Amino acid sequence: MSRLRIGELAEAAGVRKDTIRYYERTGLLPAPQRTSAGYRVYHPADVERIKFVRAAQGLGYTLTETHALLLVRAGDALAGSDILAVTRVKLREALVRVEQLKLIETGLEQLGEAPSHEAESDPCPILFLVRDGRLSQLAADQPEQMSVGEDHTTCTGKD
Amino acid sequence: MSRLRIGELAEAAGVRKDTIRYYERTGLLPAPQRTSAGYRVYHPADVERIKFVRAAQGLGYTLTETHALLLVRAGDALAGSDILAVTRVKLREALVRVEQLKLIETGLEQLGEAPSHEAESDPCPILFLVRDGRLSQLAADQPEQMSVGEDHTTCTGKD
DNA sequence: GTGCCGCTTGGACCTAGGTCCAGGGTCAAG
DNA sequence: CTTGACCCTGGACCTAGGTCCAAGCGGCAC
Repeated sequence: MSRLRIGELAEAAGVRKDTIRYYERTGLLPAPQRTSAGYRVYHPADVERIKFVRAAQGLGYTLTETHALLLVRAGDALAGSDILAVTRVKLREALVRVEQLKLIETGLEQLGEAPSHEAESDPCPILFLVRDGRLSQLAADQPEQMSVGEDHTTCTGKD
Repeated sequence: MSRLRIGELAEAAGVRKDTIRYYERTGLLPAPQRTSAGYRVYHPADVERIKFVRAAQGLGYTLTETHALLLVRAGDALAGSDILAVTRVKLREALVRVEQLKLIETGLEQLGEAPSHEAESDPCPILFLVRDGRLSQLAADQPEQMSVGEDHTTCTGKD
C-alpha cells in the first residue's frame, strides 16, 4: 500500500492541505514521517482518520473532544468514560434539538396554510414558542472541561 | 407595562449588554427608542425576542437565519418558505446526528464492557464507523445563501 | 455638588476552526 | 538546466459571534 504526500491525502480526504497541517499543529493528527527533503508522508489509514474528524465536527464535537475520541482504544475504559459522558450529553441535546426543530417546522407550516386571520391572535407566531417555554436555551457550553490525556498512545490505525 | 433600559433587558434575557448592542448592529434587534439622553429604551416583549434568538442559536440557526425567523409573520408565506426549507434541512441533519451519536455511544459503551480482546480485530473501534460509511460528513455549510429581505416589516411583538 | 452607577460610542480583542500568502526548497520531465 | 508542480515554514488574515475597554455624559442619593 503506497504512502501519500500531503496533497494526495488532502485530495483523498476532501480537505485542504492547510487543514491537515492545522490538525497536525493542534495535535489532532500525529506528526507524520518525513522524507529526507522534509516532505510529510502519510499512511492511507490517515484518510479515514481525517474523514472521522470531519464527521465528528459535523456531530458537534470540538477538536479537543474529537481528539479524545481518537485516543480511545479497545479496553481503554478510562479514556472512554469522559468522552462517553460528553457523547451522551450531545445525544440528549440532539434529541431536544429534533423536537424543537419540529415545533418550528410546524409553526412555519401553519403560517403558510393559515388564512392569516387564524393566527392573528399572536403577533409573531414563532415567538409564542419561547413564551410558552417550549423552546429552551439548550446550553451550548460544555459543562465540564475535558482533559485530553497526552500520555495515552494515540490511535493511528497504523501497525 | 414599564420600559427597560439595556441593563435591565440584559438581566431579564440572560445576556450581556454588549450582546444586545451587537444584535442591534447586525440588525437582529430593531434599533430601540432612545431617551433624550440617548439611552436605549426597550419594551418588555424584547425579552422574549432575545430569548428566542438564543434558542435559535442553540438549534444551529445562524444569526442571519434567526433574523429570517423573526421576520416571519402570520400569513407571510413568502418569507416563511425560505426559512422553512432551511428548517427542514436542519431537522434532517438533526435526525442524522441523533443516529450517528447513537452509533458512537454504542461503540464507546462496548469498549468499556469488552474484555479488550473481543475488539482487538479493529485497531481503533471508532474509526470503523467511518470505514463502513456509517458516519457521514453531514455538510455543515448552508447549501443556498439565504437572502433576508430588508423590505419585510420586522416582527417586534410591539403594538 | 459630589459620588457612584449606568449609559453612550468606537474600536480593539477573543476563540474556534481554518485559509492564504510570501519566500524558498525538491524533483521529474523535456 | 530550466520549467512547473509539488512541498516547506512562519505568520497574517478570515468569519461568526461575541466581549472588553476607555473616555465621557446622565441622573439620582446624600
